Amino acid sequence: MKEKIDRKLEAKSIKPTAMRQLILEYLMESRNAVSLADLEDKFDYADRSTLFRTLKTFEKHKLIHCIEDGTGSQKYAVCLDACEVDHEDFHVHFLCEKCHQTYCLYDVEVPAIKLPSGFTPEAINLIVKGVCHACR
Amino acid sequence: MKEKIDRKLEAKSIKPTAMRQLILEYLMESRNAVSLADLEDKFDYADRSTLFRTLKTFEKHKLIHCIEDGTGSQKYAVCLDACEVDHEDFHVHFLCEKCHQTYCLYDVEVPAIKLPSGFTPEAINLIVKGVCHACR
DNA sequence: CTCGCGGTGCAACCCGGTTGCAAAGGTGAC
DNA sequence: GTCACCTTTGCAACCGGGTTGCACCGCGAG
Repeated sequence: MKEKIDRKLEAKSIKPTAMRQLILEYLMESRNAVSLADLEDKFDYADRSTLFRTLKTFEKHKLIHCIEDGTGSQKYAVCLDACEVDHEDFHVHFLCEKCHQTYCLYDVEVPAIKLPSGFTPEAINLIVKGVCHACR
Repeated sequence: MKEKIDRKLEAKSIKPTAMRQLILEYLMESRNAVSLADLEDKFDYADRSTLFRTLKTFEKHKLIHCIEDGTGSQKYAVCLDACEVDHEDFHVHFLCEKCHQTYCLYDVEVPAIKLPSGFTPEAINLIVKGVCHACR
């Protein structure tokens, strides 16, 4: 596990500090998207700005992607290994309205949308809200 | 115009105060979704909380609907007259990344999404980002 | 050993959203 | 008319998430 984490960091040319290893481990273990508040909760001894900047570093190096699920707080999830090339996360996200967890549904593709003329699409953000398997 | 505004307010049982008339007029005139900051900008003599509460009142009475376009700030647009019954705004929204305007594409319907088992959908939020006709 | 640089912690700030409370204004009862 | 009452409005403050400036620390290069 440790080696896997270091390998991932190294692959994206991120210096593997202790904090970064811990945060990446947590991100990889959690099956849902993680918010800054989640990290603060988990790593209460670490500073918020450190966690924040770590996330930003990971994001810049395309190790994780940011999800805007409409709750106002941004969440992050590790990118699939396959998504090295085109980073765009063209998958659907699911927000559970009970537990407020955000899931990456990697298998669900975003359908093509036909826009009125004049609108040039560049990205699509599709969030399905409802109840997840754990909450029903 | 004035009568139209009063009629709309009355139809939703909202007492027509001067502020509300002005705000509704502005909402109806603007072809894009409006943020609280937009209102503050336009009505600089009015208090932020008044604008905020007016929006909330309109929203509660289903005169306008709220749009989470992923920018973190919520925007509002008047509902179509037809949307009296089921208030859900099942249309696509377009966010221009240049002028940061949010458009309601009432004609573009949200396609059905097939979810993995266990996920029960209740609402769908679909935002297309790109460049609008005015910015190209 | 010393210098320099990147990472971390601390503190403060910003901004959008939200709320408590008091003043103002309109409306109905008398 | 006037008083009481309720709603709307304005003011101020708060909150939470995101963000930044700056100082400190540790480590590797020279």
